[in-house]
Amino acid sequence: MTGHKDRSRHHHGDLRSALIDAGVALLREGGLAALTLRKCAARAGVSHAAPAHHFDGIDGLRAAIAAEGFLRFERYMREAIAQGQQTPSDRMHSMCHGYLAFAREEPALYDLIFSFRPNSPHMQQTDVEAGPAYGVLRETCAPFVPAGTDPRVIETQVWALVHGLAMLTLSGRFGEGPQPDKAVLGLLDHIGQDPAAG
Amino acid sequence: MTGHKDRSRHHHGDLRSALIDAGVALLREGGLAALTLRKCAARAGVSHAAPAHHFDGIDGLRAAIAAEGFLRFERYMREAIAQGQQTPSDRMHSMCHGYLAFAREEPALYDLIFSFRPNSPHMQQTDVEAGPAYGVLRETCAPFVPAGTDPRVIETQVWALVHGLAMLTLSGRFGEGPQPDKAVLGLLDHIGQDPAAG
DNA sequence: CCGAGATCTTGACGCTGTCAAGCTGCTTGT
DNA sequence: ACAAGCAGCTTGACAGCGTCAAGATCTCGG
Repeated sequence: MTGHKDRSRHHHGDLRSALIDAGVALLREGGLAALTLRKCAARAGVSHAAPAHHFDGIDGLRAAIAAEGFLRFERYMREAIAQGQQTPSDRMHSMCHGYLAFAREEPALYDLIFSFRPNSPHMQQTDVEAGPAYGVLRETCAPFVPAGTDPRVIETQVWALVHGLAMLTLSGRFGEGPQPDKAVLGLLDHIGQDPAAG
Repeated sequence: MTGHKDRSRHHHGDLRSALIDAGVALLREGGLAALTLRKCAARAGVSHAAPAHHFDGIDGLRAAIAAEGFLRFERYMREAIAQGQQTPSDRMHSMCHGYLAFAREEPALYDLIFSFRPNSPHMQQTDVEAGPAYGVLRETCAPFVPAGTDPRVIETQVWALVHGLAMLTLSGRFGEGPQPDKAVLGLLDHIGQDPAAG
């Protein structure tokens, strides 16, 4: 029985989740720079040093929030795919639109997810290829992989294109108006057509 | 005559450049987190508050270093293009390899350049489309823009693909071995072949 | 009922960015 | 030639940050 809601108690009950939620909220309100151990603690109603008992410092908290972000990221893409037609091409375009929707609606979380570098000791928690979001990519790309081609080549082409487009969109490249998603992603219709695999 | 080399003087002489150089060195040695106003000042041999008279706070320094990084970025791409064949397709692939070379050899500088968001008041200094590096992209893409298509669609396709590939490479996606640049960038051979412009 | 351990608090440390005030020495008008 | 003005830099202070050590408090097994 750990489900007591009484906040006047010494123990919080589910501080770890509360800290992650607070961190997500801070990210939304103030971007990457607003994500702070002390502010998360204050928002969760605990002392400034409490988070250290649940995460390995600020990098640990960031990794945990990124892991939560990856789950939401995957949800965006899966729901976008489910709502469209089920041909391989339609699924591919739906996935990309889910990808772009997440980047636009949760830009700070998106930033956090892709702000990790390989040498980070917390990288394992957010290891890209092991994450759930990567499974969506792999499944969606599978019908487009020519025989004898490394699937990672196709996956990388799709991922690179949509990730680059998301980044350019977030940088304000196209202003506030309608985005040229369709035109840019039209290149995906040529995927897997060339024996350029090396 | 401002070119006095005597560092025992009260005035530094060219502190602004010295601070930018110090910042680039700090980035190389310790990544984004190592770039600090006070460490730049110490490395340039001045007091901790001296940089404030040349840059508008830490964000101003970061923007100035990013501007310097853009110049080096452009140089990488122009030299790569110059060293290859001069057909439009060869120029395109050479530019991409120059792009990837910069991202791999100057990862921290590359991170800094693309860490800006549109609402930043210092974004003007690093405005993407106004920067010199964008001219290279525009020139190289021009031969591939079909009549009636917005050049930005083609430019965005190329940029997104190579930027996404660079990001995935830096994230350690392909390990330490040879990178699948050629296979991934093979998609560029299909650029501008479709009336998918919207 | 009581001790062990998990959970959280308190207090301190050094580092960071930023600001206000003052000092220094170049530059320029006369 | 000289003094005023001013740009460049220093000094000192402040709050916020991450982190650590030590202690208080709560929960739970025996």
